[in-house]
Order: sequence, then C-alpha cells, then structure tokens
Amino acid sequence: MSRYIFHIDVNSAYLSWTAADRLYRGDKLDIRTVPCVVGGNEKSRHGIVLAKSMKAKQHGIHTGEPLMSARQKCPNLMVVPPNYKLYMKASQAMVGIIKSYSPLVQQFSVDECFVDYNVLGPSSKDPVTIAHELGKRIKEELGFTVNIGVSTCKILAKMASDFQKPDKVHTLFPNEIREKMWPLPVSELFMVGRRTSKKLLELGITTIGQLALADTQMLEYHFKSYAYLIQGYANGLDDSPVRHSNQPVVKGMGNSTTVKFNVLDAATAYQVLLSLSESVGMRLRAAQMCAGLVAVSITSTEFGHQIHQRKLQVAMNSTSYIHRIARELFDELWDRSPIRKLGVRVSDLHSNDYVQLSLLEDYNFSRDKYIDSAVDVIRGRYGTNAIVRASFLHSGLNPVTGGIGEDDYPIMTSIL
DNA sequence: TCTGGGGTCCTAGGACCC
DNA sequence: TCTGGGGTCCTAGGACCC
Repeated sequence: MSRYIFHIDVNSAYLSWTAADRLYRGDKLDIRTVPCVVGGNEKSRHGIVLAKSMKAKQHGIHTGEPLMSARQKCPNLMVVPPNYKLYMKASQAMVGIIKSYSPLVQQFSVDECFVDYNVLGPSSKDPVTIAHELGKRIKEELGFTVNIGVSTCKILAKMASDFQKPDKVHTLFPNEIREKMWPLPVSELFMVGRRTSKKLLELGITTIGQLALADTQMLEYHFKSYAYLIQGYANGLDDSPVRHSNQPVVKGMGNSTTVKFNVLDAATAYQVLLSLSESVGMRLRAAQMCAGLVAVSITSTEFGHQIHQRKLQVAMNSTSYIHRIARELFDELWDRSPIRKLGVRVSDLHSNDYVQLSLLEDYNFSRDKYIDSAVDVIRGRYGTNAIVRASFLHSGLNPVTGGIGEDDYPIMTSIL
C-alpha cells in the first residue's frame, strides 16, 4: 500500500466561483476571460482586490492591492463584489466531491484541501491519474478549475499545486525536489514571507535550493527555531499528518471591522465593540465554548496597530460581559487618535460544560445566559438582524459585525 | 474613497514563586 | 550591598498563512 498526499487549490477561487455562478445564471461573459477582480466596497473603505483573473494578473494587479491602484494599472478593469455565501456553497460542494475519493480530507482554507490518498493494490490507478480524474470532475460538475499537487507529504504537495496554473496536476516527489523546487525564488517557499525573504536575501540566499543547503547554525543564529522549519521545508521534510477537519481544534475566535468613517469618540467605539462582541459571543456559544481571555485591537488611521488583552478570572461566553471587558480594555488602550478599525478576539477557550462561576465575581452571568440563548434562538430562526440592540437603531452601524461586515454574511470560519 | 478579515505560532520581558 | 537559577503565568508584538 502506498500513501500519497494531494493538495487541491482552487484557481483564483473567489473570481472563479463568481464566474461559474454568473454563467450558471445566464450571463454571457465569462469574467475569467477578461481583466477582472473581485473587490470590496470602496465606499465603506473595503476597497481592495480579493481575487484577480489571469488577465488582470497580466496587468500586474496583485491580491490585497487597493482597487484604485488596480484601476490605474488597468483602466478598463471590471470589478465584481464578493459573495461569501456562494463561496461557502462552492467550497462545500468541492469537498463533497473530494471526499468521494478519500475519507481523509483536511480543509486548509475555504479553497484548499489536503487529501491523504491510499493506493490499495496493484489494480488501483496511479495517483496522477486519480488527480486528473478528480480535477476533471470538479471542473465538469462545478464549473471551476483547480490545481492539484501530488506528493508524499503536505509541504511538497502544496508547493506542487502552486506550479503552473490553471487546471493542472503537478507532482513533486522527493526525487524531483532538486529539479523542480530548488531553482525557485526562496520567497515562494511556504512560510517564507516578506520579512524572512528579505533577511535571506541579505544573507545571499535567493533560491530555495540555497536555503536547503545553507549552513544550519548560521541560519539558527539569524532565525532561531524558525530556521529548522524553513530549511526543513526547503528539503521537503514534513511529517505532519492530514488531519480530519470535522473537529478542528479552535484556539480563539475574533472579529474585526474597518468602520465606514473614522471613529473619534469612545461612545461610537463602544458601539462598534458591541457589534463585534455580539458576533464573537454568538460564535462562542454556537461552539459551546467559553473564553478565558479577551483582547481588543485598534488600528489607527495611520495604520498603527495596537492590541490589549486581559485574562479573565472566569471563563464565560456572555455577549454583555465580552463587551464590558472590551470597553475596559479599549479605555486602557486608546490614545484618542482617530480609529480606522476595531477588533474583538477571545481565546483560552474551554468547553462550556465545566464553567464555574466565581463567587468573587459580582457579575450576573445567569441573567446573560438566558438573554443570550433567547437571542441566539431568534437569530437562528429568523436571521441575524431579526433582533438587535436598540442602541444600534439610527446609528449607521451594523448591529452584528462578523466576516466582512456587510449585512448578512455568514461567519466564514465557523464553517471551516 | 489607497491599503479587508480571520486565523496560528513564536519570542521577549516582567512579575512572581520557590 | 556584586545581586542564583529554576519555573510559570501574563502581556505585547511580530511573523506567517489563507
């Protein structure tokens, strides 16, 4: 029995999914064939490129770039809005097909999966044939293309899926590392980002091969334990298993939002923190968890980023209590400079079976428990905005802010 | 109307304890 | 009154990923 790992990556996921959906709805234009990007709403200061077509890429447009800058590179650029519900559906449909090939599938993100594929006997098809078959099924049944990397471990499969695109199957077996991976720029290695590749370049390391062969002690001097990780990856060393993602180990959950306008006063900030606390609290309770730590983050209009956190005496999942702590943290953190973005995050998560209410706490958690669960039930039945706090009426703010912060997006990560 | 949102992991330094 | 040396917990900040 031989074991193979596949990495499946949707080509320009958001754009491809939007394209397939438009064609399905009778649109004549395939937006994949023209310079086009999926972009956020500039009016609410969410104007960045979330995904691009190959034609847009040819104009030098990058993901994450401001739409304004993308338009300068390509004046006739087409911009379409994101549709997260669609992405969830497309993602789930794809995973459904993949699971018909192997039960062991790890969803790595909304558009990426690792698959542990066992070839059981000599009569079985070889993994490359299977990968082509899988890619073809996704394309024919769902209308979008994927790249599939085939290897014997996750890092190599992932690197392979990043080779030429779109709609391709690539192998990167250990004996192909030298030829296929080592000549690549070191910045293309997984976990070598902007800062690390800059440091590596300063050390004269420009390719993955040079990193693979570099002196380990020298690397350790500059990168500490990170040296072993990236040099291991450069040599194709990775024994991490494909994990079932049906029971992901959640470490924390948070929501943040860029507010439509600059926040200049604490009262408005409190409102935004409440809308964020609402979604964080709902997610916590949906996961049947309690959190022992709350953090608040502030991004200034100058993009300075600050975060302040506090460990709690009692783990809890009450929206009101999260908000109360968030307000206190905000007061301690804020220097009164104009705010662009606010975030609330909880971590130190525990299953809520064992929550013990501290006698020292003067806070009435049982009251919150009834309110929260009643609100959760109503929202589950009639939608998130079926019940909102009165303070949000006429505020111009979303009463519940999660995901991308538009009206009724599902909260993406709760599904992964 | 230039620059989103949601994650994980690691390190450094201070407080505190024995 | 030349100041050890473990250890844990906590917070801040930075790096990376999608």
